[in-house]
Amino acid sequence: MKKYDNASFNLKDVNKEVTLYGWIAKKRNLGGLIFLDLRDRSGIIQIVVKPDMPFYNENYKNEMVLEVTGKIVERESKNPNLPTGDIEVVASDIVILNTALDLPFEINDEVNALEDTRLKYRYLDLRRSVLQKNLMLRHQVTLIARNFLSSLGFIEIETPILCKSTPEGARDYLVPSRISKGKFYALPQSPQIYKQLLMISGMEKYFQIARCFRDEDLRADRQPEFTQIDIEMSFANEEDIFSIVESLMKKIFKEIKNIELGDFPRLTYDECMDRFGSDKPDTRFKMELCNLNDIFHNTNFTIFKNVIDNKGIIKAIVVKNNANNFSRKDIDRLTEFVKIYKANALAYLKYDKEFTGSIAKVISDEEKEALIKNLALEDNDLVFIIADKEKIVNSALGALRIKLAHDLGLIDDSKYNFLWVTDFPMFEYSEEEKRYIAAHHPFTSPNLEDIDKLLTDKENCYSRAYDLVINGYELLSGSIRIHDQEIQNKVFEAIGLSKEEAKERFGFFLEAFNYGTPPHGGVGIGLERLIMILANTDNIRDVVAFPKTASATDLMADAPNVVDLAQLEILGINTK
RNA sequence: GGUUCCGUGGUGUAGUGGUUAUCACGUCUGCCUGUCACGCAGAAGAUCGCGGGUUCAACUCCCGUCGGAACCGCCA
Repeated sequence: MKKYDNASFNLKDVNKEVTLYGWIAKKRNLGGLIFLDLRDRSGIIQIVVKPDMPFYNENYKNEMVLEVTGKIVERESKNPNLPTGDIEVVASDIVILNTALDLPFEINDEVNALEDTRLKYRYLDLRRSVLQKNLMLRHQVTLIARNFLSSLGFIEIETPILCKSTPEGARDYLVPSRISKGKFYALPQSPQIYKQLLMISGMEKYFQIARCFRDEDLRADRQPEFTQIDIEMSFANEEDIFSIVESLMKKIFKEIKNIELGDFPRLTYDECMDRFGSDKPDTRFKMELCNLNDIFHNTNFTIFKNVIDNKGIIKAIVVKNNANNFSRKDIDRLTEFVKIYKANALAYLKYDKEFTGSIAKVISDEEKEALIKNLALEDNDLVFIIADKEKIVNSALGALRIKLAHDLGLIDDSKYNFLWVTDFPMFEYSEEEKRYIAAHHPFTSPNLEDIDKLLTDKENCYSRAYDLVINGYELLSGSIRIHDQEIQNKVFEAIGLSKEEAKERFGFFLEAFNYGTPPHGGVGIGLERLIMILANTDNIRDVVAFPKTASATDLMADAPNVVDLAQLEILGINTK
């Protein structure tokens, strides 16, 4: 067995006889002397091959696998850039365990190959220490979570991967049943129903490092299969759950980053949208959105007037002390940028004693005074204004806020800003389905004071759902669940799910409710996003061993693929 | 479903209508006993993703297609 980590040696180990294993990361043949960098997952150690050794004339190639026996000695010339730079191993024996073809790309930490090439040879890409470190980090975090939750009395329980399809929410991945031809299992979007059933079972505190599947389009931070640290507990309210999650995060950040996290601030969803235009705001910088409806409620500027008359909204963000850095061309580009979010236009004002900019001539002196006062404008400030439907203003200006902060370098990378977002709306209107749907999921408890409004005033119903946001990422989602059949039925009614449909989809679950369901709630923590934050990457594929591309394919294994007709026949599937 | 960008030796790139298709790394050969981005000298290696079109002429322009990336929609 391999006994040593190659990078674990230093001057204290001089004169030790060791047998090391690893891959040739680099060969330097000086003619009468060969240096080999022997890499294992811990790092690199230099091997010296002297010309009088019988194995000197071997044709050493990069990525060959070696067994090297030799003595650790102090180097004649040291390399301060290497942890093992003070020492080297003088080889007394080298066994070539395996050789390697020329590689499709070089293995080093400066990423040179494009991602599709790297994904095709993922096993080689995973030889890079950055990716190895990310996987080890992931291991550490799940281990901390397991130990922590276990120490608090949470039991890890596995729930099924072959589930019943419940087409509320994300699209399911479906698996055909061979035995019940024409029928399908669904892979779980989350273990939601099972973990709630475990609460009904009396398990009290459950967790699972759970693989989840969603057949939706991907993003830089989304994979079709991903992992949640899934937690559920009975007899708990929001404070209990927040407290456990905060302790877990504090423990993880302390052990991984040696960072003491402070208090976790909280905002309601409405306040969050109002101030940041987003339900997952990056709070590492200010530049908050400011509502200008009051200033312009009597305006003569027709565009703004029309927006207000049509129940729209006018909001601004202020870029401090930067007006002179934005050319007309820059602002045109930003106008194009907000159009992605359906905003029709981006108005701007530069302030320097007086106003210039796109709407400077069409707004009144009173309005200008009010802007200076409300936005606390100082010389060289730049104001961006979007007037449109509320949803559009928030998403466009919220996105612009993030973009400007990135472009202007306003974000302190060393910060980890957590934020609880609470009191989410209970329902949202689906344009596609022309009905209200559950904003979180249909088992989320409404706020107690909103129960009477469930059927009559859906717009103003709020729920006991919460998210934990970090640096602009939604790290987890959770809620206190409904444990009362009557309220559950009301919620189904509110989202237009008839008794029959509800019974068809969730019958077993609803039935279970009748046998003594404790109050309960929980969260699902997005493990990949947490690791991304800790590993300081914005690409989810950097923290997944074998990720899929943006079109949900595996370039290495070539999945999904066409299968034999015979296989389909067994399943009773006709692809025509 | 939509928008934008990308595709050139093994890898990463330069190349905006006529080039011997650029450079670096890697590979191969020779030389080299203290390198660590080793050095020096030389060599091989590219149907410019694929198909069609425009043109006297296409890596370059146009259309389609395939693959990749980011984003919008979507993601209870």
